[in-house]
Amino acid sequence: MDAFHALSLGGAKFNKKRFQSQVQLFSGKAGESSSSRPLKRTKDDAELPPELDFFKYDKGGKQTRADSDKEESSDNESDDEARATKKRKLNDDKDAAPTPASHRVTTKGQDVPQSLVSFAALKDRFDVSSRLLQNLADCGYKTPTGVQEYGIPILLAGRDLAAISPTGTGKTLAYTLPIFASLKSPASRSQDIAAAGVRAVILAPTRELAGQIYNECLKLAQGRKWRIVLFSKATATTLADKDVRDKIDIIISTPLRLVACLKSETLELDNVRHLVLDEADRLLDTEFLEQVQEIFAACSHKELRTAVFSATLPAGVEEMAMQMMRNPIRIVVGLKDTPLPLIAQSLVYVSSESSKLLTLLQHLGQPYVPPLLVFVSTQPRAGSLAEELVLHDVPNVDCLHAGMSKKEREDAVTRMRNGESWVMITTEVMARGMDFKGVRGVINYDFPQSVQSYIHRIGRTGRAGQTGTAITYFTDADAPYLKSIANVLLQSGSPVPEWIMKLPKPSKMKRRMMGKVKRGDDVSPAARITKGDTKKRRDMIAGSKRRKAREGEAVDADVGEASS
DNA sequence: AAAAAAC
Repeated sequence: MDAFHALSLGGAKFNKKRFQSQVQLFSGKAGESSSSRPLKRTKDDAELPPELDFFKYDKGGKQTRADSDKEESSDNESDDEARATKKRKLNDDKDAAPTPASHRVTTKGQDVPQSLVSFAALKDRFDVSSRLLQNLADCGYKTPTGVQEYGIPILLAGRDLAAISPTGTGKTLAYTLPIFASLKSPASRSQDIAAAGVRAVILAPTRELAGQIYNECLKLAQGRKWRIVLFSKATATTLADKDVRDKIDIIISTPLRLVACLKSETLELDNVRHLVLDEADRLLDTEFLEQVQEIFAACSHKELRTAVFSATLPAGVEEMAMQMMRNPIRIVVGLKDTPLPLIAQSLVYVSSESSKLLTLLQHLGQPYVPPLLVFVSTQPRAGSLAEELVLHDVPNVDCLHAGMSKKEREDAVTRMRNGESWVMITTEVMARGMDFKGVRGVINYDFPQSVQSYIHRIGRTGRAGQTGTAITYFTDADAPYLKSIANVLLQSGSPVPEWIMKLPKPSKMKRRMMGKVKRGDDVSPAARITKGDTKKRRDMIAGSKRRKAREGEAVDADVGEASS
Protein backbone atom coordinates (compact mmCIF):
# COMPACT_ATOMS: atom_id res chain seq x y z
CA MET A 1 0.00 0.00 0.00
CA ASP A 2 1.49 3.29 -1.01
CA ALA A 3 1.57 6.46 0.95
CA PHE A 4 -1.45 8.02 -0.66
CA HIS A 5 -3.62 5.06 0.19
CA ALA A 6 -2.44 4.80 3.75
CA LEU A 7 -3.06 8.46 4.24
CA SER A 8 -6.43 8.46 2.60
CA LEU A 9 -7.54 5.69 4.90
CA GLY A 10 -6.80 8.17 7.65
CA GLY A 11 -9.21 10.47 5.95
CA ALA A 12 -11.86 7.81 5.74
CA LYS A 13 -11.46 6.87 9.38
CA PHE A 14 -11.80 10.46 10.45
CA ASN A 15 -15.00 10.58 8.55
CA LYS A 16 -16.49 7.46 10.00
CA LYS A 17 -16.30 9.14 13.36
CA ARG A 18 -18.33 11.98 12.02
CA PHE A 19 -20.92 9.55 10.80
CA GLN A 20 -21.10 7.84 14.13
CA SER A 21 -21.72 10.98 16.08
CA GLN A 22 -24.36 11.92 13.60
CA VAL A 23 -26.15 8.63 14.01
CA GLN A 24 -26.08 8.96 17.76
CA LEU A 25 -27.51 12.41 17.48
CA PHE A 26 -30.36 11.12 15.38
CA SER A 27 -31.06 7.98 17.36
CA GLY A 28 -31.99 10.14 20.30
CA LYS A 29 -34.81 11.62 18.31
CA ALA A 30 -35.60 8.66 16.14
CA GLY A 31 -35.88 6.11 18.89
CA GLU A 32 -33.85 2.93 19.15
CA SER A 33 -34.99 1.43 15.90
CA SER A 34 -32.14 0.60 13.57
CA SER A 35 -34.39 1.21 10.61
CA SER A 36 -32.59 2.15 7.44
CA ARG A 37 -35.27 4.64 6.57
CA PRO A 38 -35.02 8.34 7.16
CA LEU A 39 -36.95 9.97 9.92
CA LYS A 40 -40.44 10.30 8.62
CA ARG A 41 -42.05 13.63 8.91
CA THR A 42 -45.70 14.51 8.79
CA LYS A 43 -47.44 17.82 8.90
CA ASP A 44 -48.82 17.22 12.34
CA ASP A 45 -45.69 15.84 13.85
CA ALA A 46 -45.59 17.61 17.18
CA GLU A 47 -41.96 16.74 17.70
CA LEU A 48 -40.91 18.29 14.46
CA PRO A 49 -38.02 20.65 15.07
CA PRO A 50 -39.00 24.14 13.90
CA GLU A 51 -36.26 24.23 11.32
CA LEU A 52 -37.73 21.22 9.55
CA ASP A 53 -41.12 22.72 9.30
CA PHE A 54 -40.98 24.15 5.83
CA PHE A 55 -44.68 23.50 5.39
CA LYS A 56 -45.14 26.67 7.33
CA TYR A 57 -42.58 28.37 5.17
CA ASP A 58 -44.40 27.23 2.08
CA LYS A 59 -47.54 28.94 3.26
CA GLY A 60 -45.56 32.07 3.85
CA GLY A 61 -46.06 31.70 7.57
CA LYS A 62 -43.80 32.00 10.54
CA GLN A 63 -40.20 31.12 10.43
CA THR A 64 -37.67 31.97 13.04
CA ARG A 65 -34.63 33.85 11.99
CA ALA A 66 -31.60 32.87 13.92
CA ASP A 67 -29.38 35.76 14.68
CA SER A 68 -26.21 33.98 15.54
CA ASP A 69 -25.00 35.00 12.09
CA LYS A 70 -24.80 38.64 13.03
CA GLU A 71 -22.69 38.11 16.06
CA GLU A 72 -21.36 41.29 17.64
CA SER A 73 -21.46 43.11 14.38
CA SER A 74 -21.97 46.64 15.54
CA ASP A 75 -20.92 48.95 18.28
CA ASN A 76 -24.21 50.76 18.62
CA GLU A 77 -25.61 47.56 20.01
CA SER A 78 -29.01 46.10 19.43
CA ASP A 79 -31.58 46.34 22.15
CA ASP A 80 -31.61 44.14 25.18
CA GLU A 81 -34.61 42.26 24.01
CA ALA A 82 -32.79 41.02 20.96
CA ARG A 83 -29.92 39.88 23.09
CA ALA A 84 -32.23 38.06 25.40
CA THR A 85 -33.93 36.36 22.48
CA LYS A 86 -30.58 35.33 21.16
CA LYS A 87 -29.55 33.85 24.46
CA ARG A 88 -32.76 31.96 24.82
CA LYS A 89 -32.43 30.61 21.35
CA LEU A 90 -28.90 29.43 21.88
CA ASN A 91 -29.89 27.70 25.05
CA ASP A 92 -32.81 25.99 23.40
CA ASP A 93 -30.89 24.82 20.41
CA LYS A 94 -28.49 22.13 21.43
CA ASP A 95 -27.30 21.88 17.87
CA ALA A 96 -26.02 25.42 17.88
CA ALA A 97 -22.34 25.63 17.08
CA PRO A 98 -20.11 27.84 19.17
CA THR A 99 -20.52 31.33 17.76
CA PRO A 100 -17.69 32.50 15.55
CA ALA A 101 -15.50 35.40 16.50
CA SER A 102 -15.08 36.18 12.82
CA HIS A 103 -18.60 37.34 12.14
CA ARG A 104 -18.14 41.04 12.02
CA VAL A 105 -19.27 43.33 9.28
CA THR A 106 -16.60 45.36 7.58
CA THR A 107 -17.53 48.32 5.42
CA LYS A 108 -15.60 50.27 2.83
CA GLY A 109 -16.68 53.46 1.11
CA GLN A 110 -17.57 57.08 1.76
CA ASP A 111 -20.18 58.19 4.27
CA VAL A 112 -21.43 54.77 5.27
CA PRO A 113 -24.90 55.22 6.82
CA GLN A 114 -25.40 54.10 10.38
CA SER A 115 -26.40 50.47 10.75
CA LEU A 116 -29.94 49.44 11.47
CA VAL A 117 -30.61 48.68 15.12
CA SER A 118 -33.92 46.96 14.54
CA PHE A 119 -36.59 46.68 11.88
CA ALA A 120 -38.79 48.92 14.01
CA ALA A 121 -36.26 51.71 13.55
CA LEU A 122 -37.08 51.75 9.83
CA LYS A 123 -40.25 53.70 10.49
CA ASP A 124 -38.61 56.71 12.07
CA ARG A 125 -35.40 56.69 10.11
CA PHE A 126 -36.74 56.02 6.63
CA ASP A 127 -40.48 56.52 6.94
CA VAL A 128 -41.13 52.91 6.00
CA SER A 129 -44.84 52.13 5.92
CA SER A 130 -46.50 50.22 8.75
CA ARG A 131 -47.93 47.86 6.18
CA LEU A 132 -44.46 46.81 5.06
CA LEU A 133 -43.27 46.43 8.62
CA GLN A 134 -46.33 44.34 9.37
CA ASN A 135 -45.61 42.07 6.41
CA LEU A 136 -42.08 41.76 7.64
CA ALA A 137 -43.31 40.68 11.05
CA ASP A 138 -45.81 38.29 9.48
CA CYS A 139 -42.97 36.59 7.67
CA GLY A 140 -41.29 36.02 11.02
CA TYR A 141 -38.41 38.46 10.61
CA LYS A 142 -37.52 39.77 14.04
CA THR A 143 -34.01 41.15 14.11
CA PRO A 144 -31.91 42.11 11.10
CA THR A 145 -28.93 39.92 10.22
CA GLY A 146 -25.53 41.47 9.57
CA VAL A 147 -26.09 42.02 5.88
CA GLN A 148 -29.54 43.46 6.57
CA GLU A 149 -28.32 45.63 9.40
CA TYR A 150 -25.82 47.35 7.13
CA GLY A 151 -27.21 46.79 3.65
CA ILE A 152 -30.72 48.12 4.22
CA PRO A 153 -29.72 51.62 5.42
CA ILE A 154 -27.16 51.89 2.64
CA LEU A 155 -29.74 51.07 -0.03
CA LEU A 156 -32.39 53.26 1.58
CA ALA A 157 -29.89 56.11 1.59
CA GLY A 158 -29.81 55.68 -2.16
CA ARG A 159 -26.30 54.36 -2.36
CA ASP A 160 -24.81 51.73 -4.63
CA LEU A 161 -23.79 48.62 -2.78
CA ALA A 162 -21.65 45.53 -3.11
CA ALA A 163 -22.57 43.10 -0.35
CA ILE A 164 -20.69 39.93 0.42
CA SER A 165 -22.38 37.82 3.05
CA PRO A 166 -22.30 34.08 3.67
CA THR A 167 -24.96 31.74 2.36
CA GLY A 168 -28.22 31.70 4.28
CA THR A 169 -27.78 35.05 6.02
CA GLY A 170 -30.73 36.87 4.51
CA LYS A 171 -29.35 38.67 1.49
CA THR A 172 -32.67 38.56 -0.36
CA LEU A 173 -34.48 40.61 2.26
CA ALA A 174 -31.53 43.00 2.39
CA TYR A 175 -32.37 44.18 -1.13
CA THR A 176 -36.10 43.48 -1.46
CA LEU A 177 -37.07 45.48 1.61
CA PRO A 178 -35.31 48.67 0.45
CA ILE A 179 -36.88 48.30 -3.00
CA PHE A 180 -40.39 48.20 -1.58
CA ALA A 181 -39.66 50.92 0.92
CA SER A 182 -38.21 53.36 -1.60
CA LEU A 183 -40.74 52.72 -4.37
CA LYS A 184 -43.30 53.87 -1.80
CA SER A 185 -46.42 53.01 -3.78
CA PRO A 186 -47.37 50.81 -6.72
CA ALA A 187 -47.28 52.40 -10.17
CA SER A 188 -50.90 51.45 -10.75
CA ARG A 189 -51.91 53.72 -7.87
CA SER A 190 -49.87 56.68 -8.86
CA GLN A 191 -51.08 59.57 -11.00
CA ASP A 192 -47.54 60.63 -11.49
CA ILE A 193 -46.42 60.04 -15.05
CA ALA A 194 -42.83 59.80 -13.90
CA ALA A 195 -43.77 56.78 -11.84
CA ALA A 196 -44.92 54.82 -14.87
CA GLY A 197 -42.93 51.86 -16.02
CA VAL A 198 -40.72 49.26 -14.45
CA ARG A 199 -38.83 50.77 -11.55
CA ALA A 200 -36.90 47.82 -10.20
CA VAL A 201 -35.13 44.88 -11.81
CA ILE A 202 -33.73 41.90 -9.94
CA LEU A 203 -31.53 39.52 -11.88
CA ALA A 204 -30.71 35.96 -10.87
CA PRO A 205 -28.77 33.24 -12.67
CA THR A 206 -31.40 30.49 -12.55
CA ARG A 207 -35.14 30.26 -13.02
CA GLU A 208 -35.54 28.52 -9.70
CA LEU A 209 -33.78 31.29 -7.85
CA ALA A 210 -35.73 33.96 -9.70
CA GLY A 211 -38.90 32.13 -8.67
CA GLN A 212 -37.83 32.02 -5.07
CA ILE A 213 -37.03 35.73 -5.01
CA TYR A 214 -40.41 36.34 -6.59
CA ASN A 215 -42.14 34.48 -3.76
CA GLU A 216 -40.21 36.50 -1.21
CA CYS A 217 -41.34 39.68 -2.93
CA LEU A 218 -44.95 38.54 -2.88
CA LYS A 219 -44.77 38.07 0.88
CA LEU A 220 -43.53 41.61 1.38
CA ALA A 221 -46.10 42.91 -1.08
CA GLN A 222 -49.07 41.43 0.80
CA GLY A 223 -52.07 43.71 0.88
CA ARG A 224 -50.84 46.23 -1.65
CA LYS A 225 -51.28 46.29 -5.37
CA TRP A 226 -47.69 45.89 -6.35
CA ARG A 227 -47.22 44.46 -9.81
CA ILE A 228 -44.36 42.07 -9.52
CA VAL A 229 -43.50 40.03 -12.57
CA LEU A 230 -41.50 36.83 -12.70
CA PHE A 231 -40.28 36.88 -16.24
CA SER A 232 -41.01 33.94 -18.48
CA LYS A 233 -41.93 33.38 -22.08
CA ALA A 234 -45.61 33.67 -21.17
CA THR A 235 -45.34 36.98 -19.33
CA ALA A 236 -43.13 38.37 -22.06
CA THR A 237 -45.95 38.10 -24.59
CA THR A 238 -48.28 40.19 -22.44
CA LEU A 239 -45.79 43.05 -22.64
CA ALA A 240 -46.86 44.01 -26.12
CA ASP A 241 -49.39 46.27 -24.45
CA LYS A 242 -47.63 49.37 -23.20
CA ASP A 243 -50.30 50.04 -20.58
CA VAL A 244 -49.51 46.67 -19.07
CA ARG A 245 -45.82 47.44 -19.10
CA ASP A 246 -46.32 50.80 -17.41
CA LYS A 247 -48.10 49.24 -14.47
CA ILE A 248 -45.29 46.85 -13.63
CA ASP A 249 -43.30 47.78 -10.56
CA ILE A 250 -40.71 45.07 -10.21
CA ILE A 251 -39.30 42.55 -12.65
CA ILE A 252 -37.47 39.45 -11.53
CA SER A 253 -35.76 37.59 -14.31
CA THR A 254 -32.84 35.62 -15.61
CA PRO A 255 -30.67 37.76 -17.88
CA LEU A 256 -31.32 36.27 -21.30
CA ARG A 257 -35.08 36.39 -20.97
CA LEU A 258 -34.88 40.10 -20.30
CA VAL A 259 -32.41 40.73 -23.09
CA ALA A 260 -34.79 39.03 -25.51
CA CYS A 261 -37.48 41.55 -24.60
CA LEU A 262 -35.10 44.46 -24.95
CA LYS A 263 -34.16 43.20 -28.39
CA SER A 264 -37.77 42.87 -29.46
CA GLU A 265 -38.42 46.31 -28.01
CA THR A 266 -41.32 45.12 -25.92
CA LEU A 267 -39.76 46.52 -22.79
CA GLU A 268 -38.25 49.79 -21.66
CA LEU A 269 -36.00 49.95 -18.65
CA ASP A 270 -35.39 53.68 -18.76
CA ASN A 271 -37.35 54.29 -15.57
CA VAL A 272 -35.58 51.64 -13.53
CA ARG A 273 -34.30 53.04 -10.22
CA HIS A 274 -33.14 49.82 -8.65
CA LEU A 275 -31.05 47.17 -10.34
CA VAL A 276 -29.99 44.21 -8.24
CA LEU A 277 -27.63 41.47 -9.32
CA ASP A 278 -28.16 38.50 -7.05
CA GLU A 279 -25.35 35.95 -7.19
CA ALA A 280 -23.40 38.78 -8.78
CA ASP A 281 -20.21 36.84 -9.42
CA ARG A 282 -22.17 34.25 -11.38
CA LEU A 283 -23.98 36.94 -13.35
CA LEU A 284 -20.70 38.63 -14.18
CA ASP A 285 -19.22 35.37 -15.45
CA THR A 286 -18.26 35.48 -19.09
CA GLU A 287 -21.39 33.66 -20.30
CA PHE A 288 -23.71 36.13 -18.62
CA LEU A 289 -21.60 39.25 -18.72
CA GLU A 290 -22.62 40.53 -22.11
CA GLN A 291 -26.32 40.08 -21.34
CA VAL A 292 -26.01 41.78 -17.99
CA GLN A 293 -24.13 44.67 -19.53
CA GLU A 294 -26.87 45.06 -22.08
CA ILE A 295 -29.49 45.22 -19.34
CA PHE A 296 -27.34 47.60 -17.36
CA ALA A 297 -27.03 49.88 -20.39
CA ALA A 298 -30.80 49.83 -20.89
CA CYS A 299 -31.32 51.07 -17.35
CA SER A 300 -30.61 54.62 -18.40
CA HIS A 301 -32.31 56.58 -15.64
CA LYS A 302 -29.98 59.03 -13.98
CA GLU A 303 -31.07 57.95 -10.55
CA LEU A 304 -30.35 54.30 -11.15
CA ARG A 305 -29.05 52.56 -8.05
CA THR A 306 -27.15 49.35 -8.49
CA ALA A 307 -26.55 46.67 -5.92
CA VAL A 308 -24.65 43.43 -6.23
CA PHE A 309 -25.00 40.58 -3.75
CA SER A 310 -23.24 37.27 -3.33
CA ALA A 311 -21.61 35.00 -0.82
CA THR A 312 -18.53 34.98 -3.02
CA LEU A 313 -17.07 37.78 -5.10
CA PRO A 314 -13.63 37.09 -6.53
CA ALA A 315 -11.36 40.14 -6.68
CA GLY A 316 -11.48 40.52 -10.44
CA VAL A 317 -15.25 40.34 -10.56
CA GLU A 318 -15.56 42.72 -7.65
CA GLU A 319 -13.45 45.27 -9.44
CA MET A 320 -15.70 45.01 -12.47
CA ALA A 321 -18.77 45.40 -10.30
CA MET A 322 -17.32 48.41 -8.52
CA GLN A 323 -16.67 50.09 -11.85
CA MET A 324 -20.29 49.61 -12.87
CA MET A 325 -21.42 51.50 -9.78
CA ARG A 326 -21.18 55.07 -8.58
CA ASN A 327 -19.46 55.80 -5.31
CA PRO A 328 -20.36 52.34 -4.03
CA ILE A 329 -20.13 51.03 -0.52
CA ARG A 330 -18.79 47.55 0.01
CA ILE A 331 -19.75 45.43 2.95
CA VAL A 332 -18.35 42.07 3.89
CA VAL A 333 -19.95 39.92 6.56
CA GLY A 334 -17.49 37.57 8.19
CA LEU A 335 -14.45 36.46 6.27
CA LYS A 336 -14.65 36.47 2.52
CA ASP A 337 -14.92 33.04 0.90
CA THR A 338 -15.48 31.37 4.23
CA PRO A 339 -18.61 29.30 4.84
CA LEU A 340 -20.44 29.42 8.13
CA PRO A 341 -18.97 27.28 10.90
CA LEU A 342 -22.52 26.00 11.34
CA ILE A 343 -21.79 23.68 8.44
CA ALA A 344 -19.78 20.66 9.55
CA GLN A 345 -17.72 19.81 6.50
CA SER A 346 -15.77 16.68 5.68
CA LEU A 347 -13.85 15.14 2.81
CA VAL A 348 -14.19 11.47 1.91
CA TYR A 349 -11.83 9.58 -0.34
CA VAL A 350 -13.57 7.36 -2.87
CA SER A 351 -11.23 5.47 -5.14
CA SER A 352 -13.52 4.84 -8.07
CA GLU A 353 -16.91 5.50 -9.52
CA SER A 354 -18.33 2.28 -8.11
CA SER A 355 -17.08 2.94 -4.62
CA LYS A 356 -18.55 6.42 -4.86
CA LEU A 357 -21.94 4.87 -5.37
CA LEU A 358 -21.33 2.38 -2.61
CA THR A 359 -20.32 5.12 -0.20
CA LEU A 360 -23.47 7.04 -0.99
CA LEU A 361 -25.67 3.96 -0.60
CA GLN A 362 -24.04 3.29 2.74
CA HIS A 363 -24.77 6.82 3.82
CA LEU A 364 -28.38 6.51 2.73
CA GLY A 365 -28.63 3.21 4.56
CA GLN A 366 -28.23 5.01 7.86
CA PRO A 367 -30.82 7.26 9.43
CA TYR A 368 -30.60 10.79 8.14
CA VAL A 369 -32.69 13.91 8.18
CA PRO A 370 -34.28 14.37 4.77
CA PRO A 371 -34.09 16.07 2.43
CA LEU A 372 -30.52 15.49 1.39
CA LEU A 373 -29.04 17.44 -1.50
CA VAL A 374 -26.61 15.54 -3.73
CA PHE A 375 -24.55 17.49 -6.26
CA VAL A 376 -23.14 15.96 -9.42
CA SER A 377 -21.20 17.52 -12.27
CA THR A 378 -23.43 16.98 -15.28
CA GLN A 379 -27.08 16.58 -16.19
CA PRO A 380 -26.70 13.02 -17.49
CA ARG A 381 -24.92 12.02 -14.31
CA ALA A 382 -27.73 13.49 -12.27
CA GLY A 383 -30.24 11.41 -14.19
CA SER A 384 -28.29 8.19 -14.04
CA LEU A 385 -27.41 8.52 -10.37
CA ALA A 386 -31.07 9.08 -9.58
CA GLU A 387 -31.94 5.94 -11.56
CA GLU A 388 -29.23 3.98 -9.85
CA LEU A 389 -30.53 4.95 -6.42
CA VAL A 390 -34.06 4.01 -7.38
CA LEU A 391 -32.78 0.63 -8.52
CA HIS A 392 -31.21 0.23 -5.11
CA ASP A 393 -34.58 0.89 -3.48
CA VAL A 394 -33.68 4.24 -2.02
CA PRO A 395 -37.02 5.86 -1.25
CA ASN A 396 -38.15 9.24 -2.57
CA VAL A 397 -35.24 9.91 -4.87
CA ASP A 398 -35.64 13.05 -6.89
CA CYS A 399 -33.75 14.84 -9.60
CA LEU A 400 -33.49 18.40 -10.83
CA HIS A 401 -31.32 19.83 -13.59
CA ALA A 402 -31.72 22.40 -16.34
CA GLY A 403 -32.11 19.74 -18.99
CA MET A 404 -35.55 18.99 -17.68
CA SER A 405 -38.66 20.82 -18.86
CA LYS A 406 -39.89 23.92 -17.12
CA LYS A 407 -42.80 21.97 -15.67
CA GLU A 408 -40.59 19.12 -14.46
CA ARG A 409 -38.28 21.61 -12.80
CA GLU A 410 -41.13 23.41 -11.11
CA ASP A 411 -42.61 20.14 -9.88
CA ALA A 412 -39.28 19.03 -8.48
CA VAL A 413 -38.93 22.29 -6.55
CA THR A 414 -42.47 21.88 -5.23
CA ARG A 415 -41.78 18.33 -4.08
CA MET A 416 -38.67 19.59 -2.40
CA ARG A 417 -40.58 22.38 -0.63
CA ASN A 418 -43.29 19.92 0.42
CA GLY A 419 -40.80 17.52 1.91
CA GLU A 420 -41.67 14.80 -0.57
CA SER A 421 -38.11 14.52 -1.82
CA TRP A 422 -35.72 12.79 0.51
CA VAL A 423 -32.73 12.60 -1.76
CA MET A 424 -32.49 15.31 -4.36
CA ILE A 425 -29.89 14.70 -7.05
CA THR A 426 -28.97 17.92 -8.77
CA THR A 427 -26.40 19.96 -10.70
CA GLU A 428 -24.99 23.46 -10.33
CA VAL A 429 -28.46 24.76 -11.10
CA MET A 430 -29.35 24.34 -7.43
CA ALA A 431 -25.97 25.38 -6.08
CA ARG A 432 -26.77 29.04 -5.61
CA GLY A 433 -29.34 30.89 -3.63
CA MET A 434 -31.92 28.15 -3.22
CA ASP A 435 -33.37 28.14 0.26
CA PHE A 436 -34.98 24.87 1.27
CA LYS A 437 -35.66 25.24 4.94
CA GLY A 438 -35.16 21.63 6.00
CA VAL A 439 -31.91 20.74 4.27
CA ARG A 440 -29.53 19.48 6.93
CA GLY A 441 -27.14 17.61 4.66
CA VAL A 442 -25.33 18.23 1.39
CA ILE A 443 -23.25 15.65 -0.42
CA ASN A 444 -20.85 16.63 -3.16
CA TYR A 445 -20.97 13.36 -5.05
CA ASP A 446 -18.86 14.92 -7.77
CA PHE A 447 -16.12 17.26 -6.68
CA PRO A 448 -17.00 20.95 -7.15
CA GLN A 449 -15.18 22.72 -9.94
CA SER A 450 -14.26 25.78 -7.94
CA VAL A 451 -14.00 27.07 -4.43
CA GLN A 452 -16.98 29.31 -5.20
CA SER A 453 -19.04 26.37 -6.34
CA TYR A 454 -18.10 24.50 -3.17
CA ILE A 455 -19.09 27.37 -0.90
CA HIS A 456 -22.44 27.86 -2.61
CA ARG A 457 -23.27 24.15 -2.78
CA ILE A 458 -22.64 23.47 0.89
CA GLY A 459 -24.44 26.72 1.67
CA ARG A 460 -27.74 24.99 0.83
CA THR A 461 -27.52 23.78 4.41
CA GLY A 462 -26.63 25.65 7.58
CA ARG A 463 -29.08 28.41 6.71
CA ALA A 464 -30.61 30.99 9.01
CA GLY A 465 -28.66 29.79 12.00
CA GLN A 466 -29.36 26.09 11.65
CA THR A 467 -26.60 23.53 11.61
CA GLY A 468 -25.81 21.35 8.65
CA THR A 469 -23.48 18.68 7.37
CA ALA A 470 -21.57 18.79 4.09
CA ILE A 471 -19.69 15.77 2.78
CA THR A 472 -17.49 15.97 -0.27
CA TYR A 473 -16.32 12.86 -2.12
CA PHE A 474 -13.02 13.06 -3.90
CA THR A 475 -11.17 10.74 -6.24
CA ASP A 476 -7.61 10.63 -7.48
CA ALA A 477 -8.61 12.82 -10.39
CA ASP A 478 -9.70 15.53 -7.96
CA ALA A 479 -6.35 15.62 -6.22
CA PRO A 480 -5.13 18.82 -7.92
CA TYR A 481 -8.09 20.78 -6.58
CA LEU A 482 -8.35 19.07 -3.23
CA LYS A 483 -6.10 21.40 -1.33
CA SER A 484 -7.92 24.59 -2.23
CA ILE A 485 -11.19 23.10 -0.99
CA ALA A 486 -9.44 21.75 2.11
CA ASN A 487 -8.32 25.29 2.88
CA VAL A 488 -11.93 26.38 2.90
CA LEU A 489 -12.76 23.66 5.42
CA LEU A 490 -9.91 24.70 7.65
CA GLN A 491 -10.82 28.37 7.54
CA SER A 492 -14.36 27.66 8.60
CA GLY A 493 -13.39 25.41 11.45
CA SER A 494 -13.88 21.96 9.96
CA PRO A 495 -11.05 19.48 10.51
CA VAL A 496 -8.93 18.31 7.59
CA PRO A 497 -6.64 15.28 7.65
CA GLU A 498 -3.09 16.50 7.78
CA TRP A 499 -1.95 14.66 4.68
CA ILE A 500 -4.26 16.71 2.52
CA MET A 501 -2.68 19.92 3.67
CA LYS A 502 0.70 18.47 2.76
CA LEU A 503 -0.28 18.00 -0.86
CA PRO A 504 1.81 20.02 -3.29
CA LYS A 505 0.55 23.31 -4.64
CA PRO A 506 -2.45 22.85 -6.96
CA SER A 507 -0.66 24.21 -10.02
CA LYS A 508 2.26 21.88 -9.55
CA MET A 509 0.01 18.91 -8.99
CA LYS A 510 -2.09 19.78 -12.02
CA ARG A 511 0.96 19.76 -14.23
CA ARG A 512 1.98 16.39 -12.93
CA MET A 513 -1.45 15.02 -13.51
CA MET A 514 -1.32 16.30 -17.03
CA GLY A 515 1.39 14.10 -18.36
CA LYS A 516 4.44 14.03 -16.18
CA VAL A 517 3.35 10.79 -14.56
CA LYS A 518 5.79 8.64 -16.52
CA ARG A 519 8.68 9.96 -14.44
CA GLY A 520 9.56 6.93 -12.39
CA ASP A 521 11.25 8.74 -9.56
CA ASP A 522 8.24 10.92 -8.83
CA VAL A 523 7.14 10.32 -5.27
CA SER A 524 4.19 12.67 -5.24
CA PRO A 525 1.05 10.86 -4.14
CA ALA A 526 -0.86 11.69 -7.28
CA ALA A 527 1.85 10.37 -9.51
CA ARG A 528 2.31 7.17 -7.56
CA ILE A 529 -1.28 6.16 -7.89
CA THR A 530 -1.02 5.78 -11.62
CA LYS A 531 1.60 3.14 -11.15
CA GLY A 532 -0.89 1.21 -9.12
CA ASP A 533 -4.07 -0.48 -10.14
CA THR A 534 -5.38 -0.23 -13.65
CA LYS A 535 -8.75 1.22 -12.75
CA LYS A 536 -7.13 4.23 -11.19
CA ARG A 537 -4.87 4.54 -14.15
CA ARG A 538 -7.86 4.61 -16.45
CA ASP A 539 -9.53 7.30 -14.34
CA MET A 540 -6.42 9.34 -14.38
CA ILE A 541 -5.96 9.01 -18.10
CA ALA A 542 -9.55 9.96 -18.63
CA GLY A 543 -8.93 13.02 -16.50
CA SER A 544 -5.90 14.14 -18.41
CA LYS A 545 -7.59 13.34 -21.71
CA ARG A 546 -10.31 15.74 -20.75
CA ARG A 547 -7.81 18.39 -19.83
CA LYS A 548 -5.85 17.96 -23.01
CA ALA A 549 -8.92 17.88 -25.16
CA ARG A 550 -9.76 21.30 -23.83
CA GLU A 551 -6.45 22.55 -25.05
CA GLY A 552 -6.88 20.89 -28.39
CA GLU A 553 -3.82 18.73 -27.92
CA ALA A 554 -3.20 15.15 -28.80
CA VAL A 555 -3.67 12.96 -25.78
CA ASP A 556 -0.11 11.72 -25.68
CA ALA A 557 1.48 15.10 -26.14
CA ASP A 558 3.26 16.46 -23.12
CA VAL A 559 1.50 19.75 -22.62
CA GLY A 560 2.03 19.95 -18.91
CA GLU A 561 4.71 22.60 -18.82
CA ALA A 562 3.74 24.34 -22.01
CA SER A 563 0.27 25.23 -20.80
CA SER A 564 1.48 27.17 -17.84
C1' DA B 1 -12.32 23.92 -16.31
C1' DA B 2 -17.48 22.99 -16.87
C1' DA B 3 -22.35 23.47 -16.31
C1' DA B 4 -25.10 26.90 -15.52
C1' DA B 5 -29.47 30.52 -18.67
C1' DA B 6 -32.67 30.51 -22.68
C1' DC B 7 -34.00 30.46 -27.61
